[in-house]
Amino acid sequence: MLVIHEVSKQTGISVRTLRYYEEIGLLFPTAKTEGGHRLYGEEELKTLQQIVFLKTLGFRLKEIQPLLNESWDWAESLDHQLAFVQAEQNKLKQMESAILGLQHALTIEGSLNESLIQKIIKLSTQENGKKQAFRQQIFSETDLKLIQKLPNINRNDPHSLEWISLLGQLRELKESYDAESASVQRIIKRMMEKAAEEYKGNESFLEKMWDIRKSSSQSEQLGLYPLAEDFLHFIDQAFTIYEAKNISKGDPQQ
Amino acid sequence: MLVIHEVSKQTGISVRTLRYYEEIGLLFPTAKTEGGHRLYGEEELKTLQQIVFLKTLGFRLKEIQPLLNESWDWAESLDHQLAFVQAEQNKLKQMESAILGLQHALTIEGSLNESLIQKIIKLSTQENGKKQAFRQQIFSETDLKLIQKLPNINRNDPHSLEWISLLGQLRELKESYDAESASVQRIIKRMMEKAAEEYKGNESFLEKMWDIRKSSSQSEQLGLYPLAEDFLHFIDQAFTIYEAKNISKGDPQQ
DNA sequence: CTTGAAAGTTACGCAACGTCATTTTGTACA
DNA sequence: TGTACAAAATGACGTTGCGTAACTTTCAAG
Repeated sequence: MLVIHEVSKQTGISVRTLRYYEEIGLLFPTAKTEGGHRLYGEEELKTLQQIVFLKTLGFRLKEIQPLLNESWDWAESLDHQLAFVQAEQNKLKQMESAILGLQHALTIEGSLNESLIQKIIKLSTQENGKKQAFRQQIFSETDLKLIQKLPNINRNDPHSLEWISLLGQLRELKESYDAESASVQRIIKRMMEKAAEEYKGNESFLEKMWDIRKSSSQSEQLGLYPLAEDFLHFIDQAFTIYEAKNISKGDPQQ
Repeated sequence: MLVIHEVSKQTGISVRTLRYYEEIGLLFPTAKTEGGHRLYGEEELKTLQQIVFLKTLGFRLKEIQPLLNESWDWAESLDHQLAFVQAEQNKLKQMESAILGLQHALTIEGSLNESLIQKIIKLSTQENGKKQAFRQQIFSETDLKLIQKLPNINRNDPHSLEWISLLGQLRELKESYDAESASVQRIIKRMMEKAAEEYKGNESFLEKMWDIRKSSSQSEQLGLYPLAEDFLHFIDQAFTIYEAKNISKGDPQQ
């Protein structure tokens, strides 16, 4: 027979919790002294372990109560609990990607003003149905697969991260440099290389995407992160300059 | 100016919630009528949207309060929240695998008695340190990789599932049939085929594992699901019979 | 001016304890 | 046997984000 403090030390369960479990009828002490001190036996310790274990499965105390009872439909409880836990995981995944989205938007924009938050809210509350319809209307099946691999502000994969950081750097440079400056052109070069690598053999898809990118209304329908008009213009300008130089260098005969 | 019911309809937020947000100082109505009825303007609707959005990121109301304030360290809040959300996901993943473990134990054993629960508790509360030490002591590096791919009661992959279901069927058959019966031998055959497929070229590893399996103390140290001694004996017997038949058939000259 | 709908204000309930504050009990030692 | 001190007991409030009564007051239409 152990006194409550001993049980607490052995199991790591707080004294308060043990008293609470008695209060809600989940675990009664084996006996009490005349003065009312609780005493716990071996059997109760086992039950306590079961309770703790079932809590690690995410069951609530009220659900644990019947489970302790011999002869209960464990199968159903477990199915139910599994479904619950998986649903919670999905919620958390959504939260995670939304947080990543905000963080990356912050990287791209440099600071977070109110209108940006409104933009993100709009993005995230957009119904999926509409996006789907728009996609299927504009793109071929092979294109649809490529869309899945586009860099996405809600993700954390290396490709997305690099695009995001490149955009962030461009936005910084735009403050002090022109589109033809060496710093800007270095970023553009990296972007071109990256695009060429990732979409080798799908150049037409790339062009189509860039056209959509430049139209903010179309971008919105696709659910792309909304870049400011002037920023897009800046990038387009820089691209044009880059290509002009590149053609004259790479193809000097013409 | 919208009256509270209108706001509720437009946003989906309950009237109670709007009043609660005022109560905790999160969102005040733009104005009130003489009689005390709340009136909300455009600005407040936007703020409300922000609140709702931030809730979808998993922030608590008290954390949202400062975020609504212009000029706040969003970056830190987001980092913190992301870490929190990821930690929660890990907890849920652990719950999920523990639940799967119980479900599969149920499949193998047919019913869940008290001692089984105790076994599972023991399994799940085993410290990882000890397992690691035991593994490294017994197995080579290449073996250690193979161990990761062993069927595991806490997982849900097709291989684990088939092994579990085969064991469950064997346990059922054991009630009414002998080790040499055709039904039992069919299961054993499937097990042999499966093992041969999955561990082709690693037969020595397979044998080592089966030896460990047959010793309940060693199995325990490795963290394998504890099968009853007599059940293991039954399986071993069935294996022996299978192999005897197989050798005489497959190699008739000897 | 009446009336019915909608708004308002308390206030309790939930989950699982943590954290005081205050009172008793148990036990070791003089 | 008295005392003192640790440990136990009880009671009650706090936490989070509302849902849900119960009861009263305001508003707008007729």
